[in-house]
Amino acid sequence: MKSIKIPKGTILLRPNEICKSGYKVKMGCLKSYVINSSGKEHIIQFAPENWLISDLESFTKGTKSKIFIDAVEDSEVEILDKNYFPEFEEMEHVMLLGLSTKLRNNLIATNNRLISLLSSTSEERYFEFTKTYPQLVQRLPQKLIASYLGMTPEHLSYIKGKLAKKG
Amino acid sequence: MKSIKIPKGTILLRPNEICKSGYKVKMGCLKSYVINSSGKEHIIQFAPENWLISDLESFTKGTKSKIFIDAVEDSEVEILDKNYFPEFEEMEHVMLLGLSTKLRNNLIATNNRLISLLSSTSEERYFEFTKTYPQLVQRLPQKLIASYLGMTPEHLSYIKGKLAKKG
DNA sequence: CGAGGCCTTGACCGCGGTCAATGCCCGTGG
DNA sequence: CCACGGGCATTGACCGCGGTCAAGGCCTCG
Repeated sequence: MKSIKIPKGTILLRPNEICKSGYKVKMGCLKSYVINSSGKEHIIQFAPENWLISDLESFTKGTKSKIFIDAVEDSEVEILDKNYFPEFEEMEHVMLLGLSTKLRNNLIATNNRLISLLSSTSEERYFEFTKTYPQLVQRLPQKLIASYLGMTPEHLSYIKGKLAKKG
Repeated sequence: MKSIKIPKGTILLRPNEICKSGYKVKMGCLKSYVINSSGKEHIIQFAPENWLISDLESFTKGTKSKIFIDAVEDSEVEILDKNYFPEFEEMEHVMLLGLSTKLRNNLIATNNRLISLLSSTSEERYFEFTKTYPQLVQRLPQKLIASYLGMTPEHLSYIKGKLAKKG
């Protein structure tokens, strides 16, 4: 598996392309996001060190991607090329076992995020985020965190002001 | 695996319980949902015929559940008891293969719903829902669909009125 | 029949978005 | 070493999507 170094801002996947690889982050940070009908960016996932990022749907079904993947920071990533990556059916048992566990954990996490979006206020969501990913709060610009949480940077700034007063 | 018949409204799982089984719906329809800090119900998933429903996090980790599962209609469900259900590590290869595929598809679907919640308007979300699950639109009360889509029944009613005029 | 649940409609409200101005930080070049 | 410029955070005024609340009609089922 080969590694590449990419500067901040490099785009690895665009909408309408077929996703042919996954990316394992060795250093730096990537993100995936969509741009909606009014031109706004909405972040789906962050991938700091040791995280895997891809467009699972496009990768598995061979359909056109709807998302972007790019580098939030100068990064080094390992490329998991589809051509060298076995299908589920041809995998060794141990590998399949590892993958299943990853899928399951990812599904649990995604479900929790969904629940949070459905049922929590913007303030609760930000608070949960700071508890769950304190490192990322330090590391990422506020505007990206706001996008991930489904709110505007202005509103996140307002929330932080409010929380600071409380304690 | 044993089957049970349950009347509409029967609750199969409550918050703070440990989830010890999955439910495969043979007839009828179940739903899972949370109740948030202001007492509002938010639907996570519908499970009509042949769908599986559970609290994956509580089931796998043995932690306390945060969700409800109950019957939307009189239903017949097959109970997949944890005691008789092998861990990933002990599964036969074919079974693990099937499960991995289910997890993957579920993850893709959940991701798409997340994207929709983040980046689409309420009107777009309702429109997508009618395209993706036309049967459920017929079958379920509007208030449940509204809850699933992250809006109030009143607002969904308003949207339907608007769409009816357009065409 | 009567009661309760669901859908609809409309008036009002508020959370969070939009837009614009300001200031800060930092990287780049003279 | 400082001047400039661009991106990000903050603040505040205003706006609008969607929520809240209440009333009325309709259907279903006891």
